[in-house]
Amino acid sequence: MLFANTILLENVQINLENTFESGQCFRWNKISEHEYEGVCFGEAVKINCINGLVRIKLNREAIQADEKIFRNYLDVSTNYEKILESLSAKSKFLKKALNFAPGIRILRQEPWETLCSFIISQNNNIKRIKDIIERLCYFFGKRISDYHFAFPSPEDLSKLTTENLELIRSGFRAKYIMDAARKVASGEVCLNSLKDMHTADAKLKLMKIDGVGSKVADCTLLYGYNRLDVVPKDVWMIRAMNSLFPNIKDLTEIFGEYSGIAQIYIFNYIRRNPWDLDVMKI
DNA sequence: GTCCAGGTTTTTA
DNA sequence: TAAAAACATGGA
Repeated sequence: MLFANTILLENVQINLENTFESGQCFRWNKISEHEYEGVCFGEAVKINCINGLVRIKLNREAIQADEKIFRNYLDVSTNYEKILESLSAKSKFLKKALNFAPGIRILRQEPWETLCSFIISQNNNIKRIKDIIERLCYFFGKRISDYHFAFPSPEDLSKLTTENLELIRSGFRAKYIMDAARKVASGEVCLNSLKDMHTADAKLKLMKIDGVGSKVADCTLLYGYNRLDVVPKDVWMIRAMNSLFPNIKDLTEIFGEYSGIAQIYIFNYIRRNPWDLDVMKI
């Protein structure tokens, strides 16, 4: 549904705060009680949601195609109510995590931005990840407004040197960003073609990039390619697995094809209630 | 000054 | 093969 510069999406089961603060994305910022501001698809966007009614405001007249883009971004056609019901039936802890922070959806983010963001995320904290990404956009992305900058394309970045990237203070990750930009821009790692590949093959391809290991590849697949069965194993998930499911090797043994969704609820809960792990330890 | 952060690579035993 | 150490930066 369209209204001037606003796109309306009705009956979307989403909690914007829980979704945007879940650690899957880095460019959304809260500007008021129910409203977030960010940059995606190269445009400045404001979004709010009250009682399942999502309003997406652009800096220009919205057209029909925009609605499709944002329906896809929020993945509104996936029935989270049904999935979450089935996941929480399989684990009491998941039910608890869902109750603690409901309405998290896995966004369908742009693959390059996702890959690049999670390369930056390694051995780093979320605040600094966000800061580095903003500097990357500020210095090397297209200017959209006084305050907004698009995420730079791999082609743009591939023309730079590691030294040029010192401006963003990403530390040892700069060489990894450059390797990713070069390999993606040259087509050596064709992000578009990953869409048609089996998850395991796509993961191997991503790991051809220097600085992309198992975890960064998994984040890219889950958040950039909507492979909902993929479970990124970061320090928090490893701690959680050891406490909650000590005799399980892989979350898919419990949660199956939607394990990635289970993962983000568990990750979010543990990160915000770290003391719970000590309580649960025997 | 020390430790740690949504890891990965390199070095060492 | 497995376990340490190194890697930049900034906040606690």
